[in-house]
Amino acid sequence: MENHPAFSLASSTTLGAAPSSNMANSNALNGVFYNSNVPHGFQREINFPLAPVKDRSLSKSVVPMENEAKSGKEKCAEKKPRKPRIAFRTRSKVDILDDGYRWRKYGQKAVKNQNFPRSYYRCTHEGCNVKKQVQRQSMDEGVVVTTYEGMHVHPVEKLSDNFEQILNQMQIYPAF
DNA sequence: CGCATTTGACCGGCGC
DNA sequence: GCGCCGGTCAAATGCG
Repeated sequence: MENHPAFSLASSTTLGAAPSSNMANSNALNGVFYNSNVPHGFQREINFPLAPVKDRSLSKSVVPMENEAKSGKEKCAEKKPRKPRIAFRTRSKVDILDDGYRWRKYGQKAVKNQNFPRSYYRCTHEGCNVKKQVQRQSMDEGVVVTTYEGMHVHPVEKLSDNFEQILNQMQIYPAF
């Protein structure tokens, strides 16, 4: 784990903050996902209609990207590798989806709109600041929404199944 | 003994 | 200016 030189560092380095507007988006997306319904009775389904390229300014200070993005005026042009967010819905009996990486749960919060709490996971690999959020649908206990943030900078420790392949693709998609 | 998980509190931003 | 919401961290506990 990273020591604590200053949580400000971790805060700004890892992730500025989660815009509330995104939350609303998530909700809407969730609705879309749900509307999609499940045509086939497959065990797992992956969807990632989320915008792959999001102009998210990751400056030392968190700025409301909503207004900036809308206005189209950006003053920061530093090295900010964007913050890709991949959300995909999976149909699983359990919340813990082992994708081959080691995750450490660092928090859990209950969402107001839902009756189920959301779990926050982080990759335990050193230097790998990949984060993952797992949330269960209140209407469908079998639907688990997983949101990945960042990209792994290390190989998979364990090869579970082809699911890993999909994850691998997911990494490449936002990477470009 | 070491590590992962758990729970509560705190922080920061945004909205009203 | 205050309140609310979501996110993160930190310390303690449990389990392997």
